[in-house]
Amino acid sequence: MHQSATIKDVALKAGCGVATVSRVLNNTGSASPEMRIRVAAAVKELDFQFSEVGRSLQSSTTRTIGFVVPSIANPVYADALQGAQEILTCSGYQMLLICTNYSPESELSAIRTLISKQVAGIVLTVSDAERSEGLSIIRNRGLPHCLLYNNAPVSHESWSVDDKAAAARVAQAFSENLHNQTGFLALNFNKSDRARQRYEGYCVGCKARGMKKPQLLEISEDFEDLTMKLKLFLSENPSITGIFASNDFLALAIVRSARKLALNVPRDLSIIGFDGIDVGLMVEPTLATIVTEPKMLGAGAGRTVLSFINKTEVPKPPSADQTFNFRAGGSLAYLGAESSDDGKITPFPSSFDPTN
Amino acid sequence: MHQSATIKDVALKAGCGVATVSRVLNNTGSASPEMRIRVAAAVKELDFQFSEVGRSLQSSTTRTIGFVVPSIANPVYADALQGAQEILTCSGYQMLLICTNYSPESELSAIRTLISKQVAGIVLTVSDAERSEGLSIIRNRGLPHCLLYNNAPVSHESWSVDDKAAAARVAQAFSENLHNQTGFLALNFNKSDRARQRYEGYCVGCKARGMKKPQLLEISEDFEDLTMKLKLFLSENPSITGIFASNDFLALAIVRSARKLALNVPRDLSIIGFDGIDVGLMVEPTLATIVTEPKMLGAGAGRTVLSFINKTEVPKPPSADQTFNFRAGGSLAYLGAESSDDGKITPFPSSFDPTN
DNA sequence: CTGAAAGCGCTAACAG
DNA sequence: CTGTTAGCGCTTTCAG
Repeated sequence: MHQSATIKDVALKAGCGVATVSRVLNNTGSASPEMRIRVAAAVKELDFQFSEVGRSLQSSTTRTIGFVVPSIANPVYADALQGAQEILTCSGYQMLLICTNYSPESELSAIRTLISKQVAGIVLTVSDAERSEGLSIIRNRGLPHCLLYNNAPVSHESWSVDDKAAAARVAQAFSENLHNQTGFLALNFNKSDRARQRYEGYCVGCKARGMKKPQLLEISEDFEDLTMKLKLFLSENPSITGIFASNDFLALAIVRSARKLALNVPRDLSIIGFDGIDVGLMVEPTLATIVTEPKMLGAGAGRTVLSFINKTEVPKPPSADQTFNFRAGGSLAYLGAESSDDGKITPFPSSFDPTN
Repeated sequence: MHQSATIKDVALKAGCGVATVSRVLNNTGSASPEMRIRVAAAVKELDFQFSEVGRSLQSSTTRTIGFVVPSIANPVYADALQGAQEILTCSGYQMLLICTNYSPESELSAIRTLISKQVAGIVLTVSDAERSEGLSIIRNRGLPHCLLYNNAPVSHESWSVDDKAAAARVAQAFSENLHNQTGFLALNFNKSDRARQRYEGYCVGCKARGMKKPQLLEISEDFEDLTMKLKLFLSENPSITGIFASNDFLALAIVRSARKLALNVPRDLSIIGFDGIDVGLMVEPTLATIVTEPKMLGAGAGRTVLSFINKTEVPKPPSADQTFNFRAGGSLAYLGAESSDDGKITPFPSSFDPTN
């Protein structure tokens, strides 16, 4: 129930000035062995610890890195944060975390809050990197920062998946399996430039391979009526044979919806996801998807910010084509075989299992 | 690239004292309308924001709540944090997050760090609530705090699953399906009192129902050789018909291992998990498990700490038997039918789907 | 209604 | 080698 001891208390108990205590404890400047002992004793007796607040005020910096992500319930961000966390901990930094819940408005206030708390740097995922007001504030202040899962505009560091290229790779996969007309499923399309970039890259990829322009199937906040939406969507676009979902959760959800509509995945409808979460390997059929490495990206973004702070060499993010991998899976069917077949033929071994 | 404006700058520009600026901006004490206007103008012009560090030093508190959890990659904690996050945000608090990576040693240093940063309160999951040194420090300081996923010793608030009762419920489920000899699978058994409590409750439950004492199958850090371990385990305990995994990830992993050993789940081996993560419903067969509500628990713990801080009424955690639910699933077989049967009979509708 | 000044815990000159 | 002191940004008496 007692208040924390301050440096003054220590000085008093050790019978010296506060400067001496500071010098001894920080190992800055010299002190007699005897003094050191007395200070150490006083510290032990009082269970003294520096107040980081006092320190921060004086040094006008904190050992805290701010993080702004849409949601921590999404394993992609959770894993990225875990990766960053490990890096920070090693360097003695802590993580101040704010979630925006995919609301662009709260982005700005989150950033303002972090700035007022004097974070030493910021790692952030924004809704629209091109015109994020928060991002310009950060840049104007010269605050060390790094984007995460945003393809960076000039003069911003970023650790991210090359969404366009990855989406084009999905188009390639569909094309190689002779799909011609496909759909693109997105949640909160307008609130995520990831989704928009994936759509854009996918359209380009489809065009390049002579496929039809993909139809957009957009759903809102909750998955509520996904099954109904899918039904409507397929009846409006009867020639669709596959759907590219902009993340694995959506992909799994759409698989379930397809089942409810008595559609066989992949025979009646092929699905490809994005992210590569582990679960995709546990479901049946396994999910064809783009595999990314959230933990590595989070760690990279963390290291980048730290390197800005410490003025050490800035780590290089992986080159664009190294940020993702296509993983084959049972949810993607090859349309070359006759439909009298069981429809489960895939051009890749669906038993492929990287975790083993 | 410019430094933040301070209250002094504002006072200077507004042509008044700093006290006036403080009074106007905080709406504490009176000020003439004209003064208010001048201050407002200066604030806008300078894009002024209070430094929380200065404020914290003076008020010796922060609008920050510290969180200590084992890992953020585990969706149980990620969801709990998401729940807490939403509560904090509403009240204008931020989350300072530290992960211990299941290392009891880093628990203490995490808590020390949070204290030195003057957090207003702490939500934490510790390795052993009965003898956590960090926890006693927190209590001695009278720091507002709440345990999460730890069954609380006296004089600590806690939002947690009643692990013992839930584990006993699992014993009941096995018993009702005529299983007699089962195993208990745990990861890092010695580092988690959750796992230990579940084991204890499970043993009690089994005994109460006349089942044999469950055998312990313990694995280390990585899942590496789970399949080998399982093989050995089953050959040493040939009469085992079911395994209770102390969390759903382990349950899914053990299902896969069983498959690799050419065992049919649930016919040759039934599995029950713990946590109730969504994925359990997406796999085939669906996972029988204990369903918990991580988000609710996290939000509750957050609300509890806030209520301590604000000296408002402390929210009551759900009563012990309300903290979990058993969910039937295809991974649990009824052993009453002849083995000539397909073995897929379950006493509960496995199509049960709470998300729908 | 307003401003000057003290002080929160700490570090860094600067004297001694 | 050591102590005194100013000052980081803010709030809060206390006078005026």
